Amino acid sequence: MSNSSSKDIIKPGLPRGLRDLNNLELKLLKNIISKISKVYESYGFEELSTPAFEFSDALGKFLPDQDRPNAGVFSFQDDDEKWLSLRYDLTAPLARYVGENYDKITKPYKRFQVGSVWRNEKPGPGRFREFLQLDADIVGSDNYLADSELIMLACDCMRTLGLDKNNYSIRVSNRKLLDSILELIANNEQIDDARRLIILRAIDKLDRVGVSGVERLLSNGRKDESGDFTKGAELSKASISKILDFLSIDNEDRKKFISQAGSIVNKTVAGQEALKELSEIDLLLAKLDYKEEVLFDSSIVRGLEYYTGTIFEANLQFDSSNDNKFPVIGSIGGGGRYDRLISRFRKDQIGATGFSIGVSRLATILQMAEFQLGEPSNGPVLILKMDTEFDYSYYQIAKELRDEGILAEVYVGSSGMKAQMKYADKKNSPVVIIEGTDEREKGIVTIKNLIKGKEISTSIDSRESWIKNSDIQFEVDRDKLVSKISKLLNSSN
RNA sequence: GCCGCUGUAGCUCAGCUGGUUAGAGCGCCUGAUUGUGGAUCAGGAGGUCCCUGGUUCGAAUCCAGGCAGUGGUACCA
Repeated sequence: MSNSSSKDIIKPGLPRGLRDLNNLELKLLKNIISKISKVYESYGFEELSTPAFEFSDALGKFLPDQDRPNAGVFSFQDDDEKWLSLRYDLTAPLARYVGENYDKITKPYKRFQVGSVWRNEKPGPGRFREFLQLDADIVGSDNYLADSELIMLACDCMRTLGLDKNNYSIRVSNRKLLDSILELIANNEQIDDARRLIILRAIDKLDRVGVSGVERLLSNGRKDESGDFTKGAELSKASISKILDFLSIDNEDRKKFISQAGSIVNKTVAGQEALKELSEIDLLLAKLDYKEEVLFDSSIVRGLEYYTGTIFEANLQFDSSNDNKFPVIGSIGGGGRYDRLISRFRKDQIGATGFSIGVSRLATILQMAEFQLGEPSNGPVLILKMDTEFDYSYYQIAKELRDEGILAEVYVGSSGMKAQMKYADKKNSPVVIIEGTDEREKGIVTIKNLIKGKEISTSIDSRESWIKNSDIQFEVDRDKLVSKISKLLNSSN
């Protein structure tokens, strides 16, 4: 508690992309997590928790960027010099867990997990270096049911948050469709890994840069609005038009999508498989009332490295009536089939498919859209501290209220009554209880209804009439206090 | 990583063709109201003008370099 000279004072602050979460923000996150977890559980997913960091080689490295091999993941060395990394998603730890416990697990294994993950990247709007993910994965099923189930699950998660079909969409594609297109192009020109990445990334950017932007990325390159230049794939005109044809497939209607895509990719085995899988999903979903919110979309690419079949992502859209400065934020969740990931730990191939919701990003978007997830809750009832010799009496009141399940606190500061009222106001207390000398002599307490007071405050001009308003402030016998308060709180809800 | 913009009070920002004591609104604190949240009125606290160096008699203001934030882009397992 000594006074330090100004040189000793540390400037408080956090590294970029990290943040504190206050009571309100945590409430929102917890609310989202509990609602979605319930949906996951209702589908028979079992919860798993794994550590925040593991051996780097177990987490694997799927970062294709050769220029900066250390970017992306936070890593450090153990005392035996083994490299450890903070997890960057929940799927890699799952693969390790399954590889380690394969014989004990009931297959197909349906697991859900919630936890923070860390990525060492430049943060942006809705994008942090520490954020929450909420994953559901199915390991040990290689048929379309598992993929379809995750798509239905994604829809149900959006529905349970109160979002409707106009607010969200699930866009589905299949890695084999893209493989097929690349195969078709490879007839005309050499497609190596580097070129393949550039092409896939260009396709992925359709919604951001538009058709002409994709065209530029496939040919010479594109300059963005800040003047920065991205090198293109330098494909031939014929190849580019083939890709653009593929991207112009009708994605408003799943049946149309399948027939139009068929005419492009039918000549390849991969294409035929993709169409079969998409058709199966379509048939099942259509029968179960998952219709216009689930779309097939040829521009969906997802992560570049490990997906092998069905891929999908969840997007939110809100009327931008409240503004024009709504920054572009990517999808709030996504997933797909990754049949090869677990084979890093085992010799046999195990089918797996998963879905991940970016809870932090979802919460950010809901906040920006001013979307309400249920009623805002009240703070605790405040018992004012009037006379020190009766402190015990205030705690008796608090205890009686808590025993009834009512949130209650005694003011623990040293300020006067006015400051205490302000405190109650700021903590969103519904009610204040005053037991001063006057009240105690009469065996009563004064109750002040802050919610009602707030409603009336705009229309009232004199301080006197505000305080004396009997709706806002009234007396009640001390022994009827608890029942009165609980009646008051129930009626205000 | 690349390109742009910004950095002045707790917050939002004004001031910037260099000139003495750096401002506003909101918020915060105190009082009018000795026991009452709002409104009103009157007071008050709060600043290394991001940092370092340069130009100058003189820099919040001009220049250079850093750092931080932000937007776009790249990457995003």
